[in-house]
Amino acid sequence: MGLDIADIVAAEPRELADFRGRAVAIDAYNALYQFLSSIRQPDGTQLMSPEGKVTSHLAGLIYRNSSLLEVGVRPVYVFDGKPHPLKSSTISERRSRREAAEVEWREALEAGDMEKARTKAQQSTRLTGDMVQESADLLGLLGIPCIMAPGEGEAQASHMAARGDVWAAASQDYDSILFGSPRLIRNMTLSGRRKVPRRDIYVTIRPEMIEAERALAQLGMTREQLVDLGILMGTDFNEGVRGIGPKKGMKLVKELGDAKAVMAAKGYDIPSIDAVREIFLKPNVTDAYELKWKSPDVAGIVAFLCDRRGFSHQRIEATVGKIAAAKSASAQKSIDAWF
DNA sequence: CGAGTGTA
DNA sequence: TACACTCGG
Repeated sequence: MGLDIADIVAAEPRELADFRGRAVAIDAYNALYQFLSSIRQPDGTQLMSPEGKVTSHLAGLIYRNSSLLEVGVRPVYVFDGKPHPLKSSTISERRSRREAAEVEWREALEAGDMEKARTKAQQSTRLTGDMVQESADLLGLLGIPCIMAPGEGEAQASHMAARGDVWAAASQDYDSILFGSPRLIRNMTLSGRRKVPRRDIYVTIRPEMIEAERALAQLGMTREQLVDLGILMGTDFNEGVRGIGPKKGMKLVKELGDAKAVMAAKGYDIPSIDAVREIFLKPNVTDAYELKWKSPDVAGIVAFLCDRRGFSHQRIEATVGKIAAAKSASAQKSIDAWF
């Protein structure tokens, strides 16, 4: 999923506190998928309310945003709008992979292979319209602004960062750099050790930042050339050339100047190249949004999460209490009058 | 994923 | 205090 250029761009390690006072546009679908896929029991079952509704995304959102607000980060969530027609084959491929994974999940469970069951369960992760709606509802109760993008959420988040309305875009995918965000934050979470699946080792996950200008200078490429590299490697909107990865693709684009020259020289054919270039370089975005953070609606959060979804009163009250405490602390320190 | 707890 | 591990819904 998304462009994988981790091997060729350097990401700088950061701590969450480095982003204190910054507004950050978070790719909502990316975050929700991450919660839905990873907040699971060892056999792969998601957290659920007594009525059987999945709650993993809500658990992820409340705890993640509590730590963001506590350190003074101002999150904005940007949801995907209408997918581009060129994305349809990616979308149907993802659906069939999810369906296959769901079958393999059941099989692994029957075989008693819990490791495999969990992995397959994670690959079967689905994000429903209902989950999106209640995520937006919870963010509203937290006083966090939500924006509906006309097209790709990542494009809209990048546009807001490019305009300076937010300081950075946050996503696990690198596409924000292609969409023109000056900064990309990955792993926007408190640093912590996590067990790597299948292996008996732990790694420390910490936030990292990619600065577009620095990354492009380091690569010796323009943004247009990076978009062309993405197109050669394959994006959500085109298939890419077999055998072209970040290393070989970068070498060719730099030698020959752009993807069309590479295609001509090597006899590659990517019919949609002009349309895909336009998706990244002239993205479908809007300026019609308002960023306004409000105090959390404590009673509303408790009513929703505890009374309607079975969350523990004790946990939720403690979590929301931390947000309120951080709010008054930041007001005292005059970091910013953003509530 | 992130909070909380047990252990040294 | 530091970190491994379990539980949450």
